[in-house]
Amino acid sequence: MADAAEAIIEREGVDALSMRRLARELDSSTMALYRHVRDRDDLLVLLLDRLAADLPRPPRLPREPRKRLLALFKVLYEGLDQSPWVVQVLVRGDLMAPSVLWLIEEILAAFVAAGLSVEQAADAYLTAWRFTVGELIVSHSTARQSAELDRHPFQLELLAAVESGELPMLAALTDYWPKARQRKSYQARLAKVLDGLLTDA
Amino acid sequence: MADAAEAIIEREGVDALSMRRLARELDSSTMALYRHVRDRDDLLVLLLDRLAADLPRPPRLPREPRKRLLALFKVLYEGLDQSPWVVQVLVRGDLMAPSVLWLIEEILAAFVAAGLSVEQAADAYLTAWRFTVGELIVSHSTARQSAELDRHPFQLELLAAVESGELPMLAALTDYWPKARQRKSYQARLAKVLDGLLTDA
DNA sequence: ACCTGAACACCGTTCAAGT
DNA sequence: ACCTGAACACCGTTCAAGT
Repeated sequence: MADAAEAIIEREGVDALSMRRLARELDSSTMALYRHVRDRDDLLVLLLDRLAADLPRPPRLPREPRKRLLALFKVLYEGLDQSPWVVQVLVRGDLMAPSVLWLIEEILAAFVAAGLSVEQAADAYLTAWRFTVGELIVSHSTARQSAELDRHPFQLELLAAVESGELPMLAALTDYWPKARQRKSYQARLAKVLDGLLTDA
Repeated sequence: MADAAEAIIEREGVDALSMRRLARELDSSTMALYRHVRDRDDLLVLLLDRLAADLPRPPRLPREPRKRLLALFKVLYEGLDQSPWVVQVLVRGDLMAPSVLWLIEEILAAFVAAGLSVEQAADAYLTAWRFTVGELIVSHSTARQSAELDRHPFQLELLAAVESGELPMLAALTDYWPKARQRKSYQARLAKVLDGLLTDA
């Protein structure tokens, strides 16, 4: 079941995955699916878990805590970034499957190795995770917008039309802005966030 | 129209807002709505713009750049946090309405006042904004989960069941974890992020 | 125990037809 | 020009009935 569901999503996006459609694909009745999942949301969470289970465990990691954290979050970000639909699922529930516990453990340990207390490490993890979620959300929504170019390149129009009088900063950034938001520099931005989190360690 | 739409959302959530439903509420035909908006997504973006327009412009702000940034992001976060549905809309498009330009301008100016170049300020804004989006997403999804308590307190169960053998950090945090994720400390976490962003200023 | 089909109560959007 | 209603092609989920 999950394989078929994944195939539909991969080909046509999350919105195309419906109980009826999935059942058709499987030549089963729609209601038979409800033996395996509570409802559609449950199905989506199941798929997220599978994706999380496939996150590659890097064979060896940098020993230096900061570099180690960068590498670990890279696994998380890149694994989730590949499948645009995760974003829609993340909105309705946290990522917390048995299969990612090792990663969280590693991240916490690295924060502690960097000098934080266990509680500080937990807070730091939450902060960096939330930042990562934001990155995923925003990068996918801008990707989606460039895809449907007929619709709203509105935002960039808006910024381009800014008068330098009242909004000098935005006016100065008219050229830089589109570049900055397109650029995929999760890694670089995360580094800055980590700087803050490790500051008074 | 927008008022009626907002009322529906406020009372029954975004999912309850449909074109047909809104038309019924307005005693108009469903299709008449399509004179005002391109489609349902367009309607949602329109509502987000209105909410953004209502963000209060604080009469006076701290002069010190770091404190100023905290105050400005507070406006943003709290304004958006009040209406749980914004999250679903943010996923399908950035927040970039004419009515928030003043805020972005102020934030950029504050970063520059803190010693960043204009381009660095743009990057810093993007980082802090993405972090803020992540905070909004995660805090609402955990709120939603506590609401439907019958479903998945799964995640906490999962963590509580952790064996101290393989996952010592997670085991040590069993008690702290639920507290940490419930606690609404956007402000404190943002402060850490800003530390990182302002570091080599 | 497990599965089914019909039914309920909805959707967004197109488009020809009316005023 | 503006609005309408019917129609198309869907949804998730309940529940009584079948094997």
